[in-house]
Amino acid sequence: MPKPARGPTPSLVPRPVEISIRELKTHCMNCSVRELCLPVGVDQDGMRQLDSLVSERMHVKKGDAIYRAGDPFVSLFAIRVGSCKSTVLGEKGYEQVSGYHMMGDIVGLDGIGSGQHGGEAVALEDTEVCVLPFHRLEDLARQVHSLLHNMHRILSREIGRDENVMLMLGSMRAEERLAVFLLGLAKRYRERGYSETEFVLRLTRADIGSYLGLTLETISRLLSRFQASGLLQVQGRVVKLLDLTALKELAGQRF
Amino acid sequence: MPKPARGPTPSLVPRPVEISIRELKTHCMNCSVRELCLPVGVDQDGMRQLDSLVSERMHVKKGDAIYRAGDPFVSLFAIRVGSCKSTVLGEKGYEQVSGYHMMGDIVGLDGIGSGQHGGEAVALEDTEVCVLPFHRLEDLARQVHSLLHNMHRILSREIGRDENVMLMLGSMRAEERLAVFLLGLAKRYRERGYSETEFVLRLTRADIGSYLGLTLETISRLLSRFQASGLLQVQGRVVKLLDLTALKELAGQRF
DNA sequence: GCCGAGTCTTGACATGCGTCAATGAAGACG
DNA sequence: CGTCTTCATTGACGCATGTCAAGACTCGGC
Repeated sequence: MPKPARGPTPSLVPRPVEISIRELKTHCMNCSVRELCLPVGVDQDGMRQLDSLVSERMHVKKGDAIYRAGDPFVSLFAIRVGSCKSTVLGEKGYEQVSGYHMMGDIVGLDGIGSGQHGGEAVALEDTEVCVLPFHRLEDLARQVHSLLHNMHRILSREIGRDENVMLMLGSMRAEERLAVFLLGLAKRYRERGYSETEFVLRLTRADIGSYLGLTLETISRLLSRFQASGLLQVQGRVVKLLDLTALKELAGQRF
Repeated sequence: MPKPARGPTPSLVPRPVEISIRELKTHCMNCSVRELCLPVGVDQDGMRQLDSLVSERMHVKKGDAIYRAGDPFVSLFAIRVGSCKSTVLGEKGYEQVSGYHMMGDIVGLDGIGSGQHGGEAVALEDTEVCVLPFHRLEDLARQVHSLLHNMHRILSREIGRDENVMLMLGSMRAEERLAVFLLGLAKRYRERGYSETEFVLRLTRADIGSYLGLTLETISRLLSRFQASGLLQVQGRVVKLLDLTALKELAGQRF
């Protein structure tokens, strides 16, 4: 599964002198997304142990899969830099985008129960993920209280998110869905310290459509219409939200 | 698995003398759904501890809520007998049925992450649930290996289920959705030892419609049409599936 | 055993979004 | 720098499903 690590794996126990930037960067303790990822609230000692469990960091090229449907479930993956989409597969040939994930998100959660991945995760740009062997993570979590708690929070929040998507797919009309989607992106970019009004859509129109249960043509038309009514500005994949209030209105005050 | 025992449940460990029927029945070890619930694979000792943690068993009347939107999250609930529906709430007044749960299912999972319930669970018939205080459950799970594993399996499977619903809502047409829904019910009844071809829909047409992202009229029409083409027989809420093969065909070989 | 509220069925009609198609813009790659 | 492929836009049209409405059935409660 994982690609072989490129360079020498950084040592886990802090070494006396010389610590390379690379070493610093590849530890949870120094990771820029630690506040959004597994280590939230975990103490230094726990974090060190967590670090020692991250045996490997994978570099995934744009378009490559982090895991594929049917792969045996071994590890979870934490996104360090980059982003990916996850998909579910139905047996009739259906395939649907089930999520868009960015820095700090954990992917692969669907595999725990069944022992194999039910869909795939594909990098949308060059991406780096931490590989978290699940068994060892579970073991560690039994000792580190806060880590177990975080695992449960992450699993449960995924359920909550999925249920909101269900609500969207089941009850909302096309323009509401798109508004919710855009505001959701905005919020997540804000949480990560980026502009909430100006960002790049890493998903194609087709992917967005798939995620929202619509066609790519509908997405395209809606974006044009939103632009025409001054809600936003769109140029290819670059979006600038101009009227958050109106968007929220459309989305049903959801944000 | 066994139909709800009428008479006294046969004890598993032959005990010396007098144990009341009620006592026997209200222990995980003797529960008719233990193979579908939290205790799967948990050893006797673990199960005893699990039992001692179930401080309370709630009797919920038809139409009453097990928990409501906004309730602080304290416990999970395991359904012992009966069934319920769960709903998600959107802020624009949207409400959608997000699940149908029967014996052995655990409900309330959405609350773990946020600390409060995002929707409600309403009993569809007189129902009995085991109350599982989550903090104590987490504590116990840290000691009982298999229990932690089950918790994770249950959480992950919920994610998988939700993703399949997303797939359904996003990609399938009305008749496919209904076929998938009916076959899903059939499978779950079979797993619980009931007939997979003949059962009672505990959900109203409106609830089914809400769950499937359709209107109650569409559900009604589809059921009539399925009946007309000999796929099933329907009389109010009693359904008899006549042609599983054809239904599976419709559902895309999903079962 | 009857009444009333909730549930279900069926029809007629409206419409939002999908489908098909043609063209244009933008990245990727040598 | 140009060519190829993927991605995006826009229009015309049709259909699946929603909406509205009227009436029938069912079941719990008195």
